[in-house]
Amino acid sequence: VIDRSLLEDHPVRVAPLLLGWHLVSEHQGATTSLVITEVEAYAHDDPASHSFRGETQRNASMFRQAGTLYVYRSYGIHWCANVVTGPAGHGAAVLIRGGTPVRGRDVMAMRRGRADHLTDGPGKLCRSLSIDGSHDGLDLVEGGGVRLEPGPPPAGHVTTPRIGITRAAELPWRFVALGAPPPT
DNA sequence: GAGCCGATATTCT
DNA sequence: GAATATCGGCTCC
Repeated sequence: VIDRSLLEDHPVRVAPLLLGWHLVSEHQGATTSLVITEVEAYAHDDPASHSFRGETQRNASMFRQAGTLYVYRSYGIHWCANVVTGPAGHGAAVLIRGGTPVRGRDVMAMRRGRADHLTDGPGKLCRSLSIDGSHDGLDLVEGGGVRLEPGPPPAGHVTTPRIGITRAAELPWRFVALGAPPPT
């Protein structure tokens, strides 16, 4: 469904392209999905990227082919999901930071233990979609338990510095869709 | 809503 | 031992 070559470009160009696409999860018979509204690019030569110092056990999937899902543990507690970009061996990815719930909102609320703030943060959306370390390395294009589907682009987007980083903090590599509903 | 803080796995110094 | 691509609970407003 998705042309993988779209993802083989530099993450700064792929990131805004992903706005409006759907991230779909099928887990234990329940389908949950969101429209991607907020992303950040992490390049291979980017001091803020996990891949900057080379391949490790944690970031190995970041060096696989474009369209691979890279899931890492953040602050020892949360899971965060990335779409690998660029040619295999490159080590670049786009972090999915936020979205709008589409399918399975009730399931998301059950998993989160609350009815609001389901997908407005990288750790929260992984919890809502039941994405964890067991999904690291799967292919989002072929479609396993988690897949990407194309969707109409937003009317526009804004670029800002990335959130929560200290190195290369000045780069405007965060992309937020216009018209996204408020994060309640 | 803003500000502080604790939880805690993995990497880095 | 310190830092980290976060979040929720708590205290204040």
